[in-house]
Amino acid sequence: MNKQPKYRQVADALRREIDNGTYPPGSRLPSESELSARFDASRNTIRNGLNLLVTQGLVSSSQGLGYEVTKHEVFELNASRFENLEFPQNGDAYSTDVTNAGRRPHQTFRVELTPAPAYVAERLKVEEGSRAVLRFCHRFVDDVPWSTQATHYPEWLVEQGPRLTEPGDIAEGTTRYLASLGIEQVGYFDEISARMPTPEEARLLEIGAGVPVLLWTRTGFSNDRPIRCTVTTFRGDLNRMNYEIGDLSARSENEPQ
Amino acid sequence: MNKQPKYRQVADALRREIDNGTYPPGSRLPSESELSARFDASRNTIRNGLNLLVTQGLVSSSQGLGYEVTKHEVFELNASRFENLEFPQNGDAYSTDVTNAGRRPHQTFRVELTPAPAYVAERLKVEEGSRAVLRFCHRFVDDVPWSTQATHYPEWLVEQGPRLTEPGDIAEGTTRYLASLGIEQVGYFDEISARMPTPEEARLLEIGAGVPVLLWTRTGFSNDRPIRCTVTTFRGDLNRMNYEIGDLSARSENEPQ
DNA sequence: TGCATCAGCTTGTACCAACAAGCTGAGCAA
DNA sequence: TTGCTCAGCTTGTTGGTACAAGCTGATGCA
Repeated sequence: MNKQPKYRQVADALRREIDNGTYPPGSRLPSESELSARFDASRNTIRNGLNLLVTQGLVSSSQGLGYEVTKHEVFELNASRFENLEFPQNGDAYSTDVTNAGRRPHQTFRVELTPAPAYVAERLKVEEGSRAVLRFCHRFVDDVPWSTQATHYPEWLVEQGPRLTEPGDIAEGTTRYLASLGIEQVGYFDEISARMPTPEEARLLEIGAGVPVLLWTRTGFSNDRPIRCTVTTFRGDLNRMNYEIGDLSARSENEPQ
Repeated sequence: MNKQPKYRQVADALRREIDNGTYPPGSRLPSESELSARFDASRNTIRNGLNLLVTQGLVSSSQGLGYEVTKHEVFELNASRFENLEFPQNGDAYSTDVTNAGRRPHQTFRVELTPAPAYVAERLKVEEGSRAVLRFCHRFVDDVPWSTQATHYPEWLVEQGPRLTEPGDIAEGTTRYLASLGIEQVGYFDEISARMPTPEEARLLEIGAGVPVLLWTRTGFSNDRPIRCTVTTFRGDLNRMNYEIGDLSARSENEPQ
């Protein structure tokens, strides 16, 4: 009958109770010692079971406090609207979206000249290790880390648009700035994948165990070649990316709210 | 100096050695007892460290065999090309893509009439729990589970397209079938998110610890209302979704291969 | 030769013990 | 009242032990 190992039974029982509302999001689970008594198992076995739930992102633990059922509030990102001249990118769409949602945006910004990593060089069609401008952005919503965004521009582009290396923000947006120089972004290629965060990503995004990152790579093209490559990392549990394709007039009709 | 707990030092050291090629993808790590000797730590501590790497998706373990460095082979999905009348969906694009990649596609298929889940009902603009046709697809590549796809059609649509409830495949594709009835899909709305798999998903996709799922929801619209909602789950480590937006003629120029 | 068995490796499960470290509220002191 | 300390809760870390269970290659029998 009871072929499942005990720590798995513990995890399954707790998961059911989380699902059926016995422990709603934000509430605390019983302590390890209480669970130990309830399931007649050692503390180690209980910890094994709880650890399963943690790595699945259902609960989080903190020393001294206990285990808490996680609650997410998903943030919507409209990826197909981001980039055109009406709505230039580079923080504008982000700040607007966040403010409209009644949240407070905040970002730190950094510019450097670095060798292009292989992944980026491939997409920009330049030599691996050749120089590129990196504009790096670390974004927060209500002071919670939200995403990191690293945009690389190939070196040949800098000769035409020297302001790309300026340390500050480009007020009108980089897309619009480049367009004013006759370099227009006429299309882009998006790649989306998911994986567990590297320690570096976990640090920047303050991600605990059991939360994957969404990786979004956007390569922008002018008429004749790639002009930038943006790699954005999001907390997977707090973000959802949206694409609108074709005629969606039926979607907004009678939309509640 | 050495503030990091020992099990973390073990994980970090092994991660570095994986990154720098000491243990390339597919190779085996030393056994727990060997590592125990090397790091002068108990087996429990070593297991704690290894468990970190497992939940981060860097290595996988199996009883009797040991720990193996994972290797992924990413599969590209062109999401913006999937759905139009030239390339109808429902397995066609999947089979074509997989065959073109020199792999062997295989899928199981199921049709049922069920109450629409809340998530789907919201998108189809029907009452939660009202009946809907579910066409469910479990897809494999070279006999490895690849994705599950659940498409819901609202009940009112079935009255116009009764073949939707047929248990078998619809040869010409559902999109084309519906178009032949005058119900044309003129646009769609995509939502993409990532999270850790539920036990059910882990079972269907044979996902081990440390691998997230990519969730792809596509809602298709006719001129006046939503006509279907497709939820696809992928192994996050084996798939990458692509979107092409705008003019990308520059992308394919001089493309190798 | 061919096949079954088993020793000896591996990880998995389960228990015990002890102390470190973080948090909270009670209670005392200024 | 305000602020500090500390007892007593929580989880985190590390050590130990024992046996179960899966895999592989060597051994030896038919």
